[in-house]
Amino acid sequence: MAERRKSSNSFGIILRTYRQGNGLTQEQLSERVDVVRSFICALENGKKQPSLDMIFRLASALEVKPGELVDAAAEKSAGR
Amino acid sequence: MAERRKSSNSFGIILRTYRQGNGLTQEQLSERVDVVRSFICALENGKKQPSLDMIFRLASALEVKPGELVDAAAEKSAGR
DNA sequence: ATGTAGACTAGAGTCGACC
DNA sequence: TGGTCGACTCTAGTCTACA
Repeated sequence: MAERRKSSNSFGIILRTYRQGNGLTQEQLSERVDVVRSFICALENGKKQPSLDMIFRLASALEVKPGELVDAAAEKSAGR
Repeated sequence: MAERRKSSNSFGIILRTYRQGNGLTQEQLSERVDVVRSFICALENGKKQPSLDMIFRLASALEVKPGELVDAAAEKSAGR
């Protein structure tokens, strides 16, 4: 261990960007996605990583294709 | 509830398709992705769902963009 | 409106074995 | 080669509450 998961949070940044782009608060998003608000917060701040299911629900709530979220996160972490 | 896992496995089908498209066995893929083979098997058969991290690693091993895997799975489950 | 934290349950992912 | 099983660990995701 000691290997702290850096996991370079890129998804969280993307998530926040899209959420704000939709003019939603964390609470509003959490209702649409049907998760607790504190979890959205944890995702955005890179404390947790989403599962596939969560990605689908988030994308749906943000009205984008799930692949768009994923690729945006991938490209961001790629240093792009 | 009684609503046991439906999770309609679409990702697993996509994964298998892409893996075979690359002419890889489950074992070869598991080595590239650095997971145990039994887990690849579980993913393909819808026993488990992948995390975001896993999606990235699988996409990388299959030489496609992660969003491609995700969207392919999403469209399949959409019944489209 | 957001961040964090503790305590909890479900499921991701490991490892090895057997069919 | 691929599928499954059991027992294990770690973390996604819940809920509540406080700054």
